[in-house]
Amino acid sequence: MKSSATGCSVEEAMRLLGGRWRLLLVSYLLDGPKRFNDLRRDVPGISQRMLTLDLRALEEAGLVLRTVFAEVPVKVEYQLTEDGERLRPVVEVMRNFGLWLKARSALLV
Amino acid sequence: MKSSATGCSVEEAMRLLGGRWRLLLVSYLLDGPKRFNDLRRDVPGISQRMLTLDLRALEEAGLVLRTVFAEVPVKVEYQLTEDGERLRPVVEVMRNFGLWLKARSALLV
DNA sequence: CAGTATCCACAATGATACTG
DNA sequence: CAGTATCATTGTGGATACTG
Repeated sequence: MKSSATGCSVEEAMRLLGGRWRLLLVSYLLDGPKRFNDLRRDVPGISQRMLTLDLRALEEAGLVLRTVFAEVPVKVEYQLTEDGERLRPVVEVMRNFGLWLKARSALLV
Repeated sequence: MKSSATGCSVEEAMRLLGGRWRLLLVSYLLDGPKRFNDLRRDVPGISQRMLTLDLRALEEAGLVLRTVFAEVPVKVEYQLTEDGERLRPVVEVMRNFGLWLKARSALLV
């Protein structure tokens, strides 16, 4: 995304979390540490490429910690940092709104 | 955006609100009805085109009401619907997270 | 005033194949 | 297992000009 024009905090937050998958990934990480392929299973439809890119972005933002275990085959774990835990209310409010959206559209069908 | 792959409510919500401007527009509409050019002023950097497109999307989702006043020159007001008011907690939690983000990055500079 | 229309740039995402 | 590399496609946003 482009850089922020207004400097508004809502805009800043959406720049970081606005993509299609990021908040969704975070929502699964709220349950605890996950491996790369765990997340692939949790989020069917995401490509390996996007999973990597978005995890890296969250890592760079200090919200996710990536741990590599020197085993064979290699094992990599992703977990929220203490900072990343701050996203819990964001995910919850977004989930609630999404649930309401779905419930509403179910009424219209 | 593509249609939802997981059907997850977080994903559904982000599909509707995920763009660069939508939640930002909603945050201004939380203050009360606004005219087209009011919103242009509130959100410097948005193009007329995107303002129109995003307002239409929010209108179609039933979150925003568009009212045209038959005056000369014509006056159009946008306001949140009762459903749109449900976004208040979403905006607030996102704003808080954005504020925290900015505060944190200020520490690092 | 509040838009449309047209054209364009680039960011985001995806598909597929390959690898330490 | 957990990625990279490459290429293609779509989506998002912008510039400019025009209009009822």
